[in-house]
Amino acid sequence: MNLNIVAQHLKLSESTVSRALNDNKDISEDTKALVRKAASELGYFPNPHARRLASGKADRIAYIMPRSDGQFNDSFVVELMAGMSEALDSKGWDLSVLVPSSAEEEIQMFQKISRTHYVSGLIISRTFERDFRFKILQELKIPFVSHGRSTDSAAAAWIDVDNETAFSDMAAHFIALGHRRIAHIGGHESYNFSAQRARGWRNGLKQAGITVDPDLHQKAKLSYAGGAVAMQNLLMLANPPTAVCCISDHVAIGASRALRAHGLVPGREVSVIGFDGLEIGKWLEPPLSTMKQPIESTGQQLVEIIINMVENGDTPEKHQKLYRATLVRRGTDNPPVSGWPKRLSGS
Amino acid sequence: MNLNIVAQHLKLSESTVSRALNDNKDISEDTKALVRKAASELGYFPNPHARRLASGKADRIAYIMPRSDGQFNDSFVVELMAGMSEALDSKGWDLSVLVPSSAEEEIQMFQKISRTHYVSGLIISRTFERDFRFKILQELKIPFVSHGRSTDSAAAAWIDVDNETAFSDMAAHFIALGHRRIAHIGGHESYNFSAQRARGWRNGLKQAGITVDPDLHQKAKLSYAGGAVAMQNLLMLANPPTAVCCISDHVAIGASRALRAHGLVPGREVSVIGFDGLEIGKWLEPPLSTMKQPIESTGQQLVEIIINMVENGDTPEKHQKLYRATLVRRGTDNPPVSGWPKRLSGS
DNA sequence: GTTGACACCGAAAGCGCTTTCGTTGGATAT
DNA sequence: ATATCCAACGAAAGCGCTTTCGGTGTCAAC
Repeated sequence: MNLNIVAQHLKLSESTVSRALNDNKDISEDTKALVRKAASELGYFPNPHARRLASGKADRIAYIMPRSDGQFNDSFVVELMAGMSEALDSKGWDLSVLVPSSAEEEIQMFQKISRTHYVSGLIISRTFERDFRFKILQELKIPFVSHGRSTDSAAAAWIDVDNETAFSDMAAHFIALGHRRIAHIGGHESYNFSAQRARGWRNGLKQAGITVDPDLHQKAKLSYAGGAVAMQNLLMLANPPTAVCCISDHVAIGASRALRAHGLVPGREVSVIGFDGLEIGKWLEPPLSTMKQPIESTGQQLVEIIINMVENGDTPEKHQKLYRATLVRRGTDNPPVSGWPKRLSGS
Repeated sequence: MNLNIVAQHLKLSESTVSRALNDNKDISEDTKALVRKAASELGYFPNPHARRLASGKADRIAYIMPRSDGQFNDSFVVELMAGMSEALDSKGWDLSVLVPSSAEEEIQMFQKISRTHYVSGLIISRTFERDFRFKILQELKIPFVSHGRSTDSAAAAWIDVDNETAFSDMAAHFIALGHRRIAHIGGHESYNFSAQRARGWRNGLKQAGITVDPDLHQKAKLSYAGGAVAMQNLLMLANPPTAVCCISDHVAIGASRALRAHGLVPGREVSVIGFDGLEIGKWLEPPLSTMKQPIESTGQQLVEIIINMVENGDTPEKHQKLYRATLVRRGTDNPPVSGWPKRLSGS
């Protein structure tokens, strides 16, 4: 079942049938209708490999999926991909996933893509503060959009949350509740979002005239365990915090567990706010307060951007979008209580 | 940069170069080495579309990704895909993801694949008790492997956990601890694993001579909220359970929250065991007991199976593998306490 | 010397599309 | 009447590979 058969069946040339199915303007509406009818009756689907070989277009985007290292929020990835797939389907494109196991392998993948043109565009995520990929992809002239910025992303297309504002908002919220000793559990600042969130927290304090105590800035692994360790460190301080801005909900959950281990309750002696707006937070005891970023449509937007760049030649700079995260108050952000902090170290 | 260029550069024919790169036995080792060297120096990658068009092989497998509806365990999916990708990369194959938004769309995808051969094999998951997909894929002669069984999977390839044994083990464990009123929060039994787990629970009770009380079998949505509602129902019973076998960790977490809402503590008045072995369970208060299924290598195994079927013509029946889940005792499985159950309804 | 077997390589025909270029016929302008 | 233009379609040349078929040269066997 190929073009030739359909053409013979209609007593038309392959060219005409091809054009009719591609909605070419050289074909009259009448024959277009005829062709489409015949094609669907015969159950004809064009062979994508032939089509791609002939046209030189790939009609495929690839998503560089971050390795599942327990460091990150995985449900986020699934939601993202579902959104992408949906948007791509409607265009007849398809989605490949690439899971590089190292930076070298990732670069090799890029080179292969650049040479073979077997994908038309790329979506990357988990950007680093200084991210070599931006330069490489630009040099290789591969159209791409990034979920997250970088210092090198000025000339690139990206979608991102305003991490800095989110965390200065978070700090301001704690201050408004009456807190003064406000800690931050962040991640390694090679990740760009990590650096941004730390900066936001710092600025939030400064704007209220609070000098930032470097002891209150913990750099943790972005996992439950990392959060627990960091909170443990904070509690061992001579003067522990009364509130903690956590870089992620996962970290906040680990931190909460460390509080419990000391007989403290999240949101009572020590207030905690996470980041991501994970569903699980609602079901904890007490429910976890968090900053929610709108991710529902992010996947769709990413593919729409990349398609526009590929098909219409949009410049990357045209597509830079910053989202604002919103505070979701649940149970772990409250005013400070009396009788705390008391010295725990040595206990 | 294509075969022709490489051939000219080496003063060889395209045929020879092609064969050399494909490790064909008609080519001497000397020239193979020469060709490979030249290819890598020139930075040559074969055009996959041309290759696939000419050979008729797709060298690609597609994974039908379940829609992210909050019903299921998403981190599982990511881990699965990472495993798949790794195993595929080593073979030079690639991975497409398909996210059908309805059963009709899924069937259309199958038909398109069958017609165009643009993927060589399929991986499906989330099987239903009676799963129409098995018959369709067999009729369309699409090689596929399923993550999960079905009543229709006798002649298919699959990997699955032994759900039935897992849940009879779970029930037996509760019985050994001294429990007699043991409930089950399951899911809709159109899902095969759901039916199997309910059956396992029932058998576990029967084997100990306990008659199963239909009131103790709750059918919930597979979400936090579903678990909470189901537990609420159980607590309203005239004679509530002292232990609950939950179909998933998510459901168990929701159920735990419902207990808290009544001032009860999971693992004290009412013991709870979940299923999946989710990392988050460790960080709850108290840590959630669960049955862990080995998923680390499942993704890799799935692709190895499908590749064997595609390349070596293995029969599907040859690849059917049942895993056993293992109990992970954390904090929510304990002997029954005195003073419970007491009547809550009306409170 | 002839035959066969074998190792190694080349010519050429596709795979199923897209796309350039050309052709046809009819409508319109001159 | 001729020239011009446009709408609608066909012929044919690729896209970059794989693979069939055949050809050459060498070596052992009879």
